[in-house]
Amino acid sequence: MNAELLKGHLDLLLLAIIAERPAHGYAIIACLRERSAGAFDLPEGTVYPALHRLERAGLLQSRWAPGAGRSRRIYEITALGAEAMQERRATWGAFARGVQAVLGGAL
Amino acid sequence: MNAELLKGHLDLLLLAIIAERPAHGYAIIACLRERSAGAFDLPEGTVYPALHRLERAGLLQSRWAPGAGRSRRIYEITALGAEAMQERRATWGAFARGVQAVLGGAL
DNA sequence: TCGCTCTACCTAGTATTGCTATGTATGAAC
DNA sequence: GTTCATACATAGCAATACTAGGTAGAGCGA
Repeated sequence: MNAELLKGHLDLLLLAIIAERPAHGYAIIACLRERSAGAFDLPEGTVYPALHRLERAGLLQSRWAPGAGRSRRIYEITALGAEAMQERRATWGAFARGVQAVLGGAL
Repeated sequence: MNAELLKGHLDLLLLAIIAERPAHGYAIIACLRERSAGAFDLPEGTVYPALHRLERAGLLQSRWAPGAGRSRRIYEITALGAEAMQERRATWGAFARGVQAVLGGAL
């Protein structure tokens, strides 16, 4: 999967996963890989900065939790984040319909 | 429509439109706006550089044609471009399915 | 014990790419 | 003769995903 394709859409994916259930970064990466059947196999350098960005924006909040090995940072969605996710879902729908409309016309 | 969403997907849209029928930049912009029902109302500073990039990459070729007013630069797709378009269509499909799979799991 | 692997986190720097702003040019309309 | 629509172009900006590298704990096999 090309690098640029994801731009602007990553936030929605992260918000959607975390909205369903609070999770830590590594688990989110695994979840994305599994759900997309390998299509989204994102490097850590992509996901961690994005999570930090979303937290700074107030869409997520995090807490540290001790784990079996190293401590984990658990992210959960905020009220603001839930709102933003709904907006981004709608935007994704409009975007995908737009692309289909352009491609469909070119069949 | 947010700026970043389009990243990486613009090439496919341009290739698809030009593959259907050779066209000049301004007409492509109008076509995108119409087909997407206003969702893709792209500024010229987005489209022209993208067309130049695609031509440099050998996916498009252009010729100047005199028009009613100012001369137009007509782009058409190359064999390489047609191949690239098929690939990018498939990639778009995989991407869209991937997003749906992630979002669907979070319903 | 040493190295390897898996989990788990982090960040500096890079590259790509779409957008803003601005400029040029033609012709029609008012 | 100014404005508008058509039509092209580019320099600089901003956003963001990725590369590459680092830290750290725990288990496993030679």
